[in-house]
This record gives sequence, structure tokens and C-alpha cells, in this order.
Amino acid sequence: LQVCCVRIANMFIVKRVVSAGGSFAPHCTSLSVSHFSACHCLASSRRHSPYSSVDRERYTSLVKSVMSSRVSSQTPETLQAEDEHMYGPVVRTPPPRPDMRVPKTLHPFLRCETTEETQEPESGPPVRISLKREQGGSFVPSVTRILQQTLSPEQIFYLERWKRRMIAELGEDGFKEYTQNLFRQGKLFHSALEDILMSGSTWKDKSLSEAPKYPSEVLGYMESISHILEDISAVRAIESTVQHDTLNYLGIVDCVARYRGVLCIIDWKTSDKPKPFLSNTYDNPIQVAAYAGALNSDENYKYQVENGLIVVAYKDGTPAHAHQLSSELMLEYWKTWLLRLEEFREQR
DNA sequence: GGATCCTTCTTCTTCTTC
Repeated sequence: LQVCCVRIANMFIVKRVVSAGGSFAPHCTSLSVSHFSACHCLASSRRHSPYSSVDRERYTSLVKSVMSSRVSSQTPETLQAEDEHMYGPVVRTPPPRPDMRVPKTLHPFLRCETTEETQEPESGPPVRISLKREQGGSFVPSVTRILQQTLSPEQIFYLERWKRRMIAELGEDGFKEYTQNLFRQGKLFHSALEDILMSGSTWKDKSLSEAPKYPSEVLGYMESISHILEDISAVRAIESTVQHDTLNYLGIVDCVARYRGVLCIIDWKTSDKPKPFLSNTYDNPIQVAAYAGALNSDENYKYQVENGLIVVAYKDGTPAHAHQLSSELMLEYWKTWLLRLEEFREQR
């Protein structure tokens, strides 16, 4: 509102000064002296401007510019001053980082040995290996931590800008509450899903009989993914820890199951904004590839997973978006993950 | 029981015209 008032007030001043024939002409601040004179004269005697006979073509656009209400009276300088007032000092967008790099060592995504004889039956309850960190052992960083600490300058810039704007809108406390609520919803959604997938029933069965058991906040998300759940079968792992045997990192996979018959690492996400394209999910595909690579090297899992699936659920029940990651795509993201991992190690 | 960890999310130009 404050910015609007300032901008409207500025435009009003320009209009008044021009129509009163004054010599104040903010539009001319970046123009030459001759332009300024033209501006002044045109403003003071519009009907008999001496410039109309001298150099009419040259000043046509200038006249239009000054007289038009569509032109903002703001200059980049005043806009920046306003932004600084509202959001703090302006940080320039960092130049995009050329990322044609390849990892120094291309660690294999899949285990070398053949998996034909190690196929295990897909019956039985899903595995759930809980996280147990070794006391006093060497520190093993997590996928989330590594991704968080190797964000690109662009990502950091946009995230910080978003945060600044949210705090300006909601206040410090309001922002804290907002983010806590986002996390809470995500956690509730994951718990409900875990419950459904562990029990081996479908959401339709559950929603008919046990819907009241789930917090009302997650019902929309469950409705959102109900069509995806119909295509899920052979759930093998839920919220289970995976650790890479040589690359020394760990994480917790949301789910390993078949989606339309293809064995996938599945990552469930909640989002307020629609994410119809894979590119809308930022680092999520890298996260999925990192989990898959770890699982493939992990002795606790006797099978390999080459594909991925990112499911974005919506609170209002809008059908979720499911982004499938082919084995080729997973390999590409595996390379990106290896780069991020190298970057993380270099920081230390 | 307390402390710590993993995870849960958040980003992508901006203005005019119809």
C-alpha cells in the first residue's frame, strides 16, 4: 500500500507540474540538457512549441512519454530505494553458473554384480530400517544436508528474496508460524501415507471406514493422490534408511514400490503451488537419484532400483502430479548428485 | 529423559492488453 501511494503521488506530481507549465521534469533526469529544455518548453507552451517547427520528429516520443499516464514516474534509482525500504538492501542476481561440469569420479549408479539370482519375492510386509547413527563413529552426512549446503547462488538468491518478502508480509512471527505449518502438513501427510501403505489397504477402503482417524488437514492431500495410489503395488520399503557403502552418505527413502509395474523410489511431496512440470520440483529429482544410488549399494537391500517417481499432492484435493524418472534420467541426476557431493566434500 | 539427526517446505521476469 505504501509503495502504491508513493507511486501514485509521484505520478500526480508529474501531471500537475507538467500541466501547470512548471520546469520540474523527473523524466528528463537521465536525458541530455537539450532534451531537458525541450521538455520544459513543451510543458510551458504546448500549442506554440518552437520545437514543433524545429525538430518535431525528434521530440514526438518525448512528448508522448511526458504526457502519457501510462509511463511510471519512477526511475530505477527510486524503485531500488523503495525496494530497500520495503525489503532491505537489494542483492543483485548472481550470474548463472555454467554447469557443463562432470564429476571427477563417475561412481556406478547400479551394483556391478548381476541381480537375476538375487531377486527376492515381493510378498510380505514392507521393510523399514530405522536410522541408527553410530555413537562416536565417523560422521555420515545426509542427502538433505548435502543438497542444502550446495545450493547454487541463484537458488540462495531466490529463496532469500522469497523469505524477505514473506517476512515483510507476515512479520517474523507470522513467517515462523507459516513455515512450521508447512512442515506440519508435510509430516501429517507422510504419516497418513505410511499408515495406509503399511497396512496394504487402499485409500478408498480407508476413507470409507477410517477417514476420521486421520487429521482433517491431510484429507485433501489423500484425495489428491488417490488416483496415484491405485497404480501403486508391491510396496517393499517405507521410510527406510539407505546408506551408500563407499560414498559415505545416508538418507531416508519415503517409499520403494511398483508404480504401473515399474519398481521406483517414490518421493511424496506436498505443495501449495501447482507443480505440473519436473522442472518445478527443483532439487527433488537429485534427491531421488541420491537415494536410489545409496539403496543400490546398500547390503540391506537385495535388489536394484533404476527408476524414480515424484508425487506432488495438493491440499484442495486437486489430482496430484506424478513425475516419472526413467532410468536414463536417473543416471543424469546421479551425475548431478555426484557433483554436489564433490562440492560438499570440497567445502569441508 | 535429553540431545541429535533426518525429514517435513520455501525459488524460476514482469508488464500490458483483451
